[in-house]
Amino acid sequence: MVRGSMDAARRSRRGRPGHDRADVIRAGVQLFNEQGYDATSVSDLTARLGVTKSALYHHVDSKEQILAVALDDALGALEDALATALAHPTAQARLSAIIDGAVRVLAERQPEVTLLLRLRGNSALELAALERRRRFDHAVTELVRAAQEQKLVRTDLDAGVATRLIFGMINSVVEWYRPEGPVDPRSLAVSINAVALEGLRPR
Amino acid sequence: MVRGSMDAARRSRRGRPGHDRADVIRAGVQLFNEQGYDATSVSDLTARLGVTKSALYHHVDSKEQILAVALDDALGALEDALATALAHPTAQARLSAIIDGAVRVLAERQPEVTLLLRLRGNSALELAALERRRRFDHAVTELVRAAQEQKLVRTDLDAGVATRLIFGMINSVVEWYRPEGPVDPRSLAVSINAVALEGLRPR
DNA sequence: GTCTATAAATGGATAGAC
DNA sequence: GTCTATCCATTTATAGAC
Repeated sequence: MVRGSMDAARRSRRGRPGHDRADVIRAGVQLFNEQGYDATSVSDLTARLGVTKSALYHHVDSKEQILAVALDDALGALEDALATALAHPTAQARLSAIIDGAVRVLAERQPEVTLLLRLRGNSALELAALERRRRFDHAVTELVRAAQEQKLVRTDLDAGVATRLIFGMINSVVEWYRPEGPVDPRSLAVSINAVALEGLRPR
Repeated sequence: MVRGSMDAARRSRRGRPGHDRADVIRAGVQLFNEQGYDATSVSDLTARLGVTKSALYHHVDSKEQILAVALDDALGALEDALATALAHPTAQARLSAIIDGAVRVLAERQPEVTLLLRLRGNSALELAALERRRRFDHAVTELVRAAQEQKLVRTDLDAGVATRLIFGMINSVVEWYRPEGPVDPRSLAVSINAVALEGLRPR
């Protein structure tokens, strides 16, 4: 077990929390999402964890490293979902699969993906992540374009615009979806696929 | 003319830029959108305007005041669009009108609305703006619910989820729409209305 | 309307002890 | 793995001259 490697006895010992790197990154990502990366100071993070700055810097090299780990996690998951979708035999199946896969990734890795979607490109790290995301977006646009050519998607719309609208809908999920809430990820994926392809009006 | 009140002769005078309050707010909003509010320092803003901090503080009370003016602008425009939509006679017309109106506001007041959509609630000001936005969202959800009751909108979906999905699509416009670009606001509103109600699949 | 100079606080990060 | 103490850059904002 690589993450959360501390055993139960150690974790429950009174007095010293005894955090590990995974704890720090988890708490950091959560706080970055609540307040925004730039609005979150290292002091905010140490206050939440109940440790000093020195303790925190024992586990991570920098505030930015926490962001880097989270972004790599999110991008890796999205790229995996794309690879899975591309393995399907038809354009129709590939399109449905990437919508489904993206919704699942957003629901399952919500904190990390949320950070990715809010990037502004304020550092070399952020710019590199945005470039990697752009490559993902382009690949999805090609899926939509292929579906259009087979008349599976309306052609009165630019493929780029169509993709942005679908993913606008999908990505908005990170802003309101709660894992403990009444909507489960599977039925959410079904709903989004239905609304994206068939619209809100009853057929 | 309330905004940009300086006359041409004054504005073109060499040496001193001679900014007014509207200039400062415009530049601030633009910079907040490029880098994020928290990532933008007052020095960043003075650098862009080519003035010192003291000159800037002559025009505005604080960095936060710039945000306050922009948020009030965005919320006011959205509330106006809602009032206009509510004046329509049928549930169908009201639903189409609010989608149309929201897209138009997003396109026409993109910078201000973008700031609104990215708020995290990090201050009393931000919390108040989020609360005002929440009231707008609730009113729109009621429009969708009414349309559902008349079977104008599919009923296999919660009204709240449906609203979030439509507005996820609409709101994503601020992330990619460019006024100078190939897509004009009117055709964008038509496209979004079509995709939201009828979906991507050709009928 | 803009400047220089500066205050007062907070930012990210480190040294070295336990 | 965590602590106290500290460094130094940067932050928002102000005083007072021109």
